[in-house]
Amino acid sequence: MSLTVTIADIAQKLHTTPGTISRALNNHPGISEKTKQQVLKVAAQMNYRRNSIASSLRSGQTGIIGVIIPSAEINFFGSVVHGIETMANKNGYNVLIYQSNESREHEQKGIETFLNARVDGIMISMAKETTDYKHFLDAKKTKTPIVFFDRADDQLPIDSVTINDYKGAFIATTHLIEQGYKKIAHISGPLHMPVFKSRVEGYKAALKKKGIKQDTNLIFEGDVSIEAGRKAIRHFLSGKNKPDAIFAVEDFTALGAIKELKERNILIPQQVGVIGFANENFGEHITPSLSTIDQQTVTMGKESFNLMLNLIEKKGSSKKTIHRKILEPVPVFRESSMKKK
Amino acid sequence: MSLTVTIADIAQKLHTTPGTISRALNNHPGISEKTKQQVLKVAAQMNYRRNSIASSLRSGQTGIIGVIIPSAEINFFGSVVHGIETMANKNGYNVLIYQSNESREHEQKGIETFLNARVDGIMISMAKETTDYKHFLDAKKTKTPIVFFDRADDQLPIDSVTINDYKGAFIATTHLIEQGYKKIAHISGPLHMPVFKSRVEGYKAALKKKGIKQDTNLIFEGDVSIEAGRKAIRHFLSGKNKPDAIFAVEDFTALGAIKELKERNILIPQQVGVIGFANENFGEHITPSLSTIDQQTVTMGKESFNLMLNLIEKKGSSKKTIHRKILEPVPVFRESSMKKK
DNA sequence: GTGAAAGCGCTAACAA
DNA sequence: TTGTTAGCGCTTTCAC
Repeated sequence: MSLTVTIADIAQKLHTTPGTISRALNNHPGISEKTKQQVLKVAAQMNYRRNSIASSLRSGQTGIIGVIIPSAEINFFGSVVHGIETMANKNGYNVLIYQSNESREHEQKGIETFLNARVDGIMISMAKETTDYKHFLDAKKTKTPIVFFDRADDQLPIDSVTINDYKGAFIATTHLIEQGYKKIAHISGPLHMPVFKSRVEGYKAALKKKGIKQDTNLIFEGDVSIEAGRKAIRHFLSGKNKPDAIFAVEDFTALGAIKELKERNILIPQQVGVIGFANENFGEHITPSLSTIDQQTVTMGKESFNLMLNLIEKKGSSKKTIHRKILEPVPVFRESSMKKK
Repeated sequence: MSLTVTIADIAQKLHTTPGTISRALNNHPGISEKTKQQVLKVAAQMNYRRNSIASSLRSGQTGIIGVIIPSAEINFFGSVVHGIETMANKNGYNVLIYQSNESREHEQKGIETFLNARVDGIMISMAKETTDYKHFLDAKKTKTPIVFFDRADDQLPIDSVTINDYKGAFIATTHLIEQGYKKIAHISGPLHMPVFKSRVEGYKAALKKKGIKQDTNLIFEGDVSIEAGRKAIRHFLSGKNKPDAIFAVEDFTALGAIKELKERNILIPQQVGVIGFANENFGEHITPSLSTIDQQTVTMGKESFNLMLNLIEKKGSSKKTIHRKILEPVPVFRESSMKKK
């Protein structure tokens, strides 16, 4: 006796054919209500479980959207995936997640896995390590719909949803200036990534607009980590021109900066103001609570899935417009940057 | 012209047959090095991509391990998955993640998705909402290997890796007592979950051992959240017997307690000591830093994958021993519970 | 409304 | 070492 029940087994039991069973199970038009109910009942009785592998092979569709994120340990991505899942489930898709662990190699492996599994679409947020885009372009050649979110690159001919990083950085920097800080430093991320590059530019633009001279010694390129924040502070404090405020490229970096400052008994926000980017969960729980820029994670997830759905529906058509949705950054000012009360 | 290249296409080009191509591509014994190299070359040239759906349908194996976690927004689970992935990749498996969002319904959906996709094994950490186990038992009937991690239940005839929650709670409570606290309260989780039940028991046992009378008013059943921690504090402070120390069932609950205490200007650890459980990332960054019990996440991931591998290899054999690996909790004492210096 | 039959792309048992 | 053939479980076109 075989372990798994197939539609053939059900057909046999009901003295009919696999075709009929398939139709009944899939709600096809042109099947009598009576047979349908009967099939459904027997299927349940026999503990039938559709083999979606066989089904996919035949139909060419899997109903699965593959999502590649750098790390499940960063709340930000978990939250975006949440948004994706909400929309996906509403539209009858299942979401599977693959972690790249910020490595270009794993990222490629994830893409291969998903392509080989013939998922209906792939959504990606780039790994930090990724500097060339061959694997993305190869994937695109398969005509599998692809959408980037958050960490994308306009150079790629691929749809994306990001937030306006330039504007977010501009807002953050302007806020620090308006709080009365004079010497604003920036701890950046790897500048080969467009996300982080836009943030430096927003920072510079804000300084310029407010007539503050830019000092290249006040820009430190880190790797987006707690340790990078610490290193940057040590670097700044050893220089001649010491900053009185820090705009960090994201919250973990800001956290590192805060820790290093606290260990040196430098008061935040009285002596040095700090603002981050991303609105990670921990920000509101640390002391002082962290000012930051919120990236509308759930909206980002939903919007990017919408783009995906469009691509899936338009698949095969010759429309080639690239869609780039850009969300507005939302400032979240907390204690760490509030010099004025 | 078809979009996807199949082994038949390669065979045609090389004037040979699909069988040969398959053998070459899969490193089968008994194929000449020459043809193999040739096939590999042409396959690359033609941009061939194995259809793992077809391959799985035929071979009955997918090379995929499905992992169901309550939430990707809790670092703890991300970290365990990390451990799982490390071992899985080493053994040629790919890991896909499904979030249950703490809902029994989603959990079941995840299991169905994975079963229908015919994954080679499923690893689960139970959702908070789950109170009946029918979906687990149904899954087990399919003979698909299943392993639980962290949130498991000994009542289930299914392999698991957990930590010794009883002992962890015992250590935490004893630590508070030894720090000089006299009235130790416990904020528990939903008591239908064995994990949390064991922790209450460990708490009670520690009190008993130290000759401290247990007060049921000092046990508050929460739902494992920041808000639960806050509620518990409000509850305790409104009672007659006010605690001078809190053992929280996990770190988010402890965080809620700390926030509520701080808002009332109650000093931690001087007036009230606090210890959590899980060693979430944020714990070392808050003020005061949070004492907690580490659950050896990465080891947990690795060990649970090892159990999975055993099950996969023994599949079909009649061995029916249930393996339950229990890891040792590791105390991490930080500021929040250190009354004595 | 249902049956018959072909085939999705691959693997594996059996021949040669 | 390679070719031949059957079939994994399902969907779908074409008959009736």
